[in-house]
Amino acid sequence: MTVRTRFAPSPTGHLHIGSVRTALYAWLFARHHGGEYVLRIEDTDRQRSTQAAIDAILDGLGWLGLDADDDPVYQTRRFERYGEVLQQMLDGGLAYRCYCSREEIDAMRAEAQAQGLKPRYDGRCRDGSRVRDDVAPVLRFRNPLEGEVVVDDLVKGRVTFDNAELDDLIIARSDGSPTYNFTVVVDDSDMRISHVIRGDDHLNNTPRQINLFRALGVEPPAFAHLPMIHGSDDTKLSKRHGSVDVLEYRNLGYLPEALLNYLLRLGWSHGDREIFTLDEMIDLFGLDAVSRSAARFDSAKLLWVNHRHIQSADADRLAALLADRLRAQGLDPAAGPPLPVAVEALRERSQTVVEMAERARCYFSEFDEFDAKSAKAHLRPVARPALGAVRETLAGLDAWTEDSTQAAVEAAAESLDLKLGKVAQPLRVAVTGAAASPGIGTTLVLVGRERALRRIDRALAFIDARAAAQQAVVQ
RNA sequence: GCUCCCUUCGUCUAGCGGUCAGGACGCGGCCCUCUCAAGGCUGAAACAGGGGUUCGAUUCCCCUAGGGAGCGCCA
Repeated sequence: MTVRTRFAPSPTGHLHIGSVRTALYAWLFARHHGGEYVLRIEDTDRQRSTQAAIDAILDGLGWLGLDADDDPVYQTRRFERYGEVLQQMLDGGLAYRCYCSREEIDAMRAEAQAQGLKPRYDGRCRDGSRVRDDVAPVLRFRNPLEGEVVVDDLVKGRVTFDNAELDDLIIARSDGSPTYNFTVVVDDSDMRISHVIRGDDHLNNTPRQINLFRALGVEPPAFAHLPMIHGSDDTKLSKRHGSVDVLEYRNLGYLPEALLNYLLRLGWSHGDREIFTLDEMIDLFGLDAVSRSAARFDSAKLLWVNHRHIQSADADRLAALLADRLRAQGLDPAAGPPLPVAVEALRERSQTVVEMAERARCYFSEFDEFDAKSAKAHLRPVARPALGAVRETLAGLDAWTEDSTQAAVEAAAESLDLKLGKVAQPLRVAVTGAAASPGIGTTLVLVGRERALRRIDRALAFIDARAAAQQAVVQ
């Protein structure tokens, strides 16, 4: 059997992080089995569906690289087909017109509730004896009255439902438009979907859909219901737990493969492994290792996974991303060291590309003033001789490389009989404005010779000014 | 209320009858060290509760509790 999976979002907002995991599993399953993965836009709710939401879905999936093997199927373009099947079901006695008013249905439900039963339609129009011409009827599916439906779910295992628990669901509204459970079945059938992989909030819909498939004479696909993702407080994952919009993660400086890696591990495992490349994900993924319980979204771990992927990502690719970030901050990517060089120096200490850009700031533009705390700790009069000495040795350098500058700083320290930190720290604050940066040699190369010497002079002047001010206070 | 699903460290999870219950994130300590990171070592931290089955249950079964989902002319 050819594996064919689908992702079927309804375009009513942004692309939710939880939906992305569902899409990822469906995509990985198809890729793993050399099958196909397709997209279906469930836009039958005209009130809430928007083009902007469709664009956000396409944009998000594109960014993540979850490519489909066919053009997206839009449900709104398939009404003719739905009408055809509806008519066929009516003709074949598989469905019937229901003339109950909403008030009647409400009363029915209330009564069932009162009896301690599940609110459901009682099938009073089933025999066709209640035809009226003053109300537009809905179409209901003639669900089997007895027996049970067994779902051999690939994640949850065997789940059994009594047909007696199911009522005759509406498959077409009074205006003739088809409803969800019906369109899903027609589409999955027409699209020849072999495996329906979706959130477990749909598990309860599955027996109805299976009945519908059978009524239509179609062998139902296999089902795999994935547990949901909850927020850190066990409630539904929402904005309070960080963003739920995937595109926001792009803005935050996450790598798509890192987000995918994190989402994959959230509900699936392969022994003790945490980090996977895209190829490894495809190679190793299987529904059998999907966990059955809901997971909580943990942004701290996502950060760590992203950090790991930043360590192994291609430098040129990161350089391009860094350039974008720099420009977004109003900086000129050409106004500093070569970007791949900056990337190599900063990737180790950056959890996101945004953080990398922040750390890179001082290599691409001037800083307004020295970080107060850093200056207070390191730009003190006692540091003046060290800073002056290291300026001398640096200025006399023929080549401005990591090794040569590093050696120069060490030489200066040695000549004054100081520990390296006594020279490197004031120097670091002088050339970067703050007390944290890559190794001093690397930092000096990143800043560049002219800029470094100029900044050291500025720091020297800063120390002198401070000394003078203190002097004035004393007198 | 009814139906269905779920339950191992704070979090993600390994475990598929016999383990000192393992790993990872986060947190603490130590080491390394020019800072920040990274890295290495290390510590605290879990089988929801109760019954069975079994020589033996985290593992299989039942019940309870807790959590989640569904019960729309939404999807």
